[in-house]
Amino acid sequence: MSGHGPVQPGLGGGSMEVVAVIDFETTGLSPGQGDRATEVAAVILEDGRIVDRYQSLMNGGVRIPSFIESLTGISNAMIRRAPPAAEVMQEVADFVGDRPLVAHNASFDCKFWDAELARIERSRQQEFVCSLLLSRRIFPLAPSHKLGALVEYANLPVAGRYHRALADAEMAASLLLRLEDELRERHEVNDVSVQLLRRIQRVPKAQLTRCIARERSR
DNA sequence: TGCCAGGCCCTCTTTAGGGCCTT
Repeated sequence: MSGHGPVQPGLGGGSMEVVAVIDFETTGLSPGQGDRATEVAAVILEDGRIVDRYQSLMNGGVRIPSFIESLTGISNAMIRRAPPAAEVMQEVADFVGDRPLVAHNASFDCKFWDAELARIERSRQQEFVCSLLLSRRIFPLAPSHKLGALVEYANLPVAGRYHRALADAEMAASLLLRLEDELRERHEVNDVSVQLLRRIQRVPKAQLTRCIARERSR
């Protein structure tokens, strides 16, 4: 299945430049070990709202291990009927365009994004923002920084079944909006830009307050 | 035969080890 859905009300209170929040389901953890994407989703965040969405299963011709079938609910039979991975990656890359990308544990999604794009002889132009790294800094007291645990901790809506691409992308989008709200309210940062988020996710935890203070004095 | 990711982050650290997080 692929397609664009209706506009939904957002959760955030402010605005940032437009970003695309993405999520992959895959056959395993490493494209370098032969793992392939089985599903991808992207949602466009604009003015604190999800304004567009893309989701598709994708057939990379690799068998899904049974424990991952159980984890995601995506079966080998579903993938056999899915469009080719190359076709889906062309669509999703066109869908997100050159917008900055956001993912929960972005190092994982970035690996698969780059590997699947390389197979269709395309390359990523934009940077990733990582909601996991941001959460570790902005919600240091959360008992866990798994996406599901953060959704519960921040009292965010559960968008659907965990470990399905669109639900996870929507929940990561909600989480990003909540993190932006925290920066505005708790640290009195008026302009939460992608550039600021990338600085925060890289700064050592102990220097977060100093980093934000510098940002506010700009 | 046996093994198989990798970046981040903390601490009993930095000449290292191990947990977290993604599927």
